[in-house]
Amino acid sequence: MTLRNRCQLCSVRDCAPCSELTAGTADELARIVHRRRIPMGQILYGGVNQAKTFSIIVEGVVKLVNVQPDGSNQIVGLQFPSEFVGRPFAEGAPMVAEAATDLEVCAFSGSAFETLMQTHPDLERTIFKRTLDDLDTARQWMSMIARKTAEERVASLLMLIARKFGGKAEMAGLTSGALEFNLPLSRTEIAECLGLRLETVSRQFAALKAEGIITTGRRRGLKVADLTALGQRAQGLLHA
Amino acid sequence: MTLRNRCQLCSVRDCAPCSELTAGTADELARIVHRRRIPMGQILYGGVNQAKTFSIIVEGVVKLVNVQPDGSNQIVGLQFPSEFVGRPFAEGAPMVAEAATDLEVCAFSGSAFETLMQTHPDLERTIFKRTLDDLDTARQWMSMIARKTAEERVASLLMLIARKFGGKAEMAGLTSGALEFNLPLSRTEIAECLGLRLETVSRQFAALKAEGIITTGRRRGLKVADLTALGQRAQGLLHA
DNA sequence: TGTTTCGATTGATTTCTATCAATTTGGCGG
DNA sequence: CCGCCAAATTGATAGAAATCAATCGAAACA
Repeated sequence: MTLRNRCQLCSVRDCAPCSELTAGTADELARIVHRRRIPMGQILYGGVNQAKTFSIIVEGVVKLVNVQPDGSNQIVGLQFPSEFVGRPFAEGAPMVAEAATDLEVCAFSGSAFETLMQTHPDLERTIFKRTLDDLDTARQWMSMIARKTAEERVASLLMLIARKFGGKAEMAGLTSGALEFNLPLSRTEIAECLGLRLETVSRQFAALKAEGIITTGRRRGLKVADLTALGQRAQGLLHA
Repeated sequence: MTLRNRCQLCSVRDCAPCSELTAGTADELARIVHRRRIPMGQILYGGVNQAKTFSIIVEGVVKLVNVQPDGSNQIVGLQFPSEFVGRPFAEGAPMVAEAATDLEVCAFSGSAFETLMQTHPDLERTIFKRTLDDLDTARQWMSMIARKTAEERVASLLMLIARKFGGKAEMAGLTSGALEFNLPLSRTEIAECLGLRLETVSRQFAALKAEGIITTGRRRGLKVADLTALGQRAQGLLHA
């Protein structure tokens, strides 16, 4: 029986943790994992008296939200399938992780997972590496928000989502062809990601539609007709 | 002989690593540490064919710079005395760490330090926790840049620097009194931190001076006359 | 099928910051 | 001491996005 079959984490294609973990650690993880379905809007961690939990996303998108004193929300990160959600060693987390869509996750109780990290250095190392990647990502986002125009920001986010959600084959080259998918975020959430107002986001969508680069379907449907052009508008791709 | 005396890291007041490390690990660290003086402008890591090194800052400030394709720079982080500078497990780091002032650091060769992390889980745990803190910090900065006005951003950065550099006693309460120090950054660098142009930063300084909240001395001198008012302009303090 | 509602779109206008363009200031070397 | 150079300041203007204000459209419901 392969690692893939023993560990529930590995139901996700390209599930990084398992490939880096020893068989023993994967066994231990499988013992404490709980597969969960989580509805859109539910808080995964943060907020008030929330029990600490860690998750690996199997399906869906999680948004990390920073609630400002004035009541406005800033989305400071998005987590996609196979990614880790949680804040180890935190007394009170400054951010809130919320299901942006309905989710399917592998969930671990905070205490069990942290104990396992203590005793299994390979697990801690894996989460550490992911945290370093998240840090790089956060800093690139910061650069984008600080320096890019509204058009470049919207195009950048659409490219990012297209890479995560778009058809697998079409995206291999990442530079051409068309593809279609559903946006995991509302206009308001997109604005909260990019440091823009929703009206501005809407206008940028309109501009991209007018240029024939995208078409919006009903609900949250989006078709990218010209991936190359969208990439050019983005002025550089985001790492995650 | 106390830990404080054995480990060169601990010459910095409140040096977190040592207080969290076992005596054995601190010994090992002391064995591979090199105290260094580094002139302003020198690259600590990143850039082209740079040997990987890790450092703990004893004196001075390090800026983490993201060089954009268009040539502009975005400063995505500042590191102050006692903080860790380095990017473990990176093939090629996307950021460049540069001495914003003349520095005094405890330096470790990349290979020696990473080996030590492998064999001493308490060291890895310590650096992991710092990375998580850096991630929280980066995300708060992102929120600030995305949502605050130019005045709020400048005031926020000045408050942050004041907390790090200002007189120790005066800052205890953090809310009142006056204090004086030298800015570790030029106007251009402040602009690069905040996602603004240097002219805008200069105008915000002028406005704060006109209101009697600050006075600028010669060179990079700054005197904060009304810390309370500066804090109000900042609309919420930055965590780091 | 009509109505309600929430999200999205579009329009008009204002505000803030970037941009372009001189000056001014302070530090440094001759 | 003077002049040069880099950094900082100040001014005038343009431009991008925010803001204010309707309107539209699709899904949900009676």
